[in-house]
Amino acid sequence: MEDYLKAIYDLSQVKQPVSTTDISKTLRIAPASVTEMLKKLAEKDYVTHSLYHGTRLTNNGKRIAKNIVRKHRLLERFLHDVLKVDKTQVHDQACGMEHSLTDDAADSLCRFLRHPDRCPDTGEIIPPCNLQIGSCAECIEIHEKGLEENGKNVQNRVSVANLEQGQCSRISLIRGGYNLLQRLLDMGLEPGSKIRIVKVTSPNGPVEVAIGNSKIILGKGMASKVFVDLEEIS
Amino acid sequence: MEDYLKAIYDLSQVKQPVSTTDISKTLRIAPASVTEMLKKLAEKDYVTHSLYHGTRLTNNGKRIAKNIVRKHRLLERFLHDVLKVDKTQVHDQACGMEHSLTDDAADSLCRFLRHPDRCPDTGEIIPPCNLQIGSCAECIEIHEKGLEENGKNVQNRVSVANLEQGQCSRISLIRGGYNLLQRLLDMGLEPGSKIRIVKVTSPNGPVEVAIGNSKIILGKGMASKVFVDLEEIS
DNA sequence: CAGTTAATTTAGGCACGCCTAAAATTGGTG
DNA sequence: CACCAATTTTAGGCGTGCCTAAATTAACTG
Repeated sequence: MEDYLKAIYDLSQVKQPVSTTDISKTLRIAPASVTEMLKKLAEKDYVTHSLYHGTRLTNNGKRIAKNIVRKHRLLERFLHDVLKVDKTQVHDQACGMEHSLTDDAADSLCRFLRHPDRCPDTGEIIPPCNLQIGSCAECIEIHEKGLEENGKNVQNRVSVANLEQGQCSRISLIRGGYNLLQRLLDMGLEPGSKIRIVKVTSPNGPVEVAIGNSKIILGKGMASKVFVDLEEIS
Repeated sequence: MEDYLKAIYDLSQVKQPVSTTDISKTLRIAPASVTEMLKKLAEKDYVTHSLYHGTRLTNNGKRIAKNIVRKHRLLERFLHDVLKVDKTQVHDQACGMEHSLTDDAADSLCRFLRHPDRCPDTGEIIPPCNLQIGSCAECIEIHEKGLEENGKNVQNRVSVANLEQGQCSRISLIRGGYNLLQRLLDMGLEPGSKIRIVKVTSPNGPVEVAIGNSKIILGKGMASKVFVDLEEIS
């Protein structure tokens, strides 16, 4: 089931309503079986599925999909960087393990790997954690002090780089090392503050955002490290 | 299926023919289902199962069981030592992941953890790898030189500590750091050489062994780090 | 050694995720 | 606008691993 959500998530990055055939091809499962499973996923409110017209993840489904993709990619980094597993095998091995890694273990792994944000080879973005924290620095701090802040989770985060012109939300996480965090803080970007997307020049170019009364231009790299709350977007 | 083999392996450390009920309790599966599965395992020659009289692992099954137990315990060490996963959760999390960790990844993990030989909490012994090597030092060496020695596997190793008086075999692996290896080499214990168990004083005491013409007394700790080939025991 | 109890196995069923073959829908195209 | 091809869905089945209830066997006890 998680495999389906992951596949739909990956495919929806390319084309929006995801077709049954495409899922069938990615998972190497007969189209009929895909339809069947889509119904079950729709019942659980993970996807919407209008017959003959493809499927889309609900916010709920997106959260789960991101979570599993996050585990997958953290594992890829671990297998690649630490265990030096052969490159051709990294993906498959991560696929096998992603479902049994618990959230807590994934977050520990994230800290151990020093909160990486991209896959080793492909450079794809690793979805951020759902911990109730504003920055990676905070995550490390909390764990060094041995405070257990489990249980409190944020709903669903999206990178500023994925927002569209005009959208507003609240900053939920700034991901990266202390230097990056400091630089963004100096510019006025702070976890919790309201942010509005003023202008998106090109799909891969910089983004102009407004915080309070000031406007700032964020490069794609920076924008991809600032996350807002999906539920609060307006 | 691996779960069954693991359970049977663990239970057979305590009492030899393993009863259906005991397996049923460990796995929390109805006794009827256990019987059913034991039949399938017997067909594949992983266990012998004489109706109403319990089951035993075949050498074949033992190999597989050890392999999965090895993965489980390496994962426990990793989760405990590296990810600092909560102690109460280490076991369960390892259970979830042990089946999807490939052999190669497990061996890498073993090197990364510096060939540990025991579990974090319980101190149970981690079964050794099946790599065609004589010592952990060799394992590291081979990998530092980037030589790929995959494919060649040793059949099934047993610790000298588990042998009985009078049994003979060939040393297959000396596990541990360079110091231990050197000490054992100095005493004449060398991977490949013939070894005979002269005397076992008590189940947890030292073991007297013969190598060529000399006799040596090994403490339990040392004995548990010297492995011989199960298939060559006579 | 017959009777009782506990352990084990057999029989019959169920849920789940997959399959193939057939039917239905969609979206172009002549 | 009717038809064709591609896509998608429905229907019906299958294997696997589990379950419960009933039958069998083992083991103990008077």
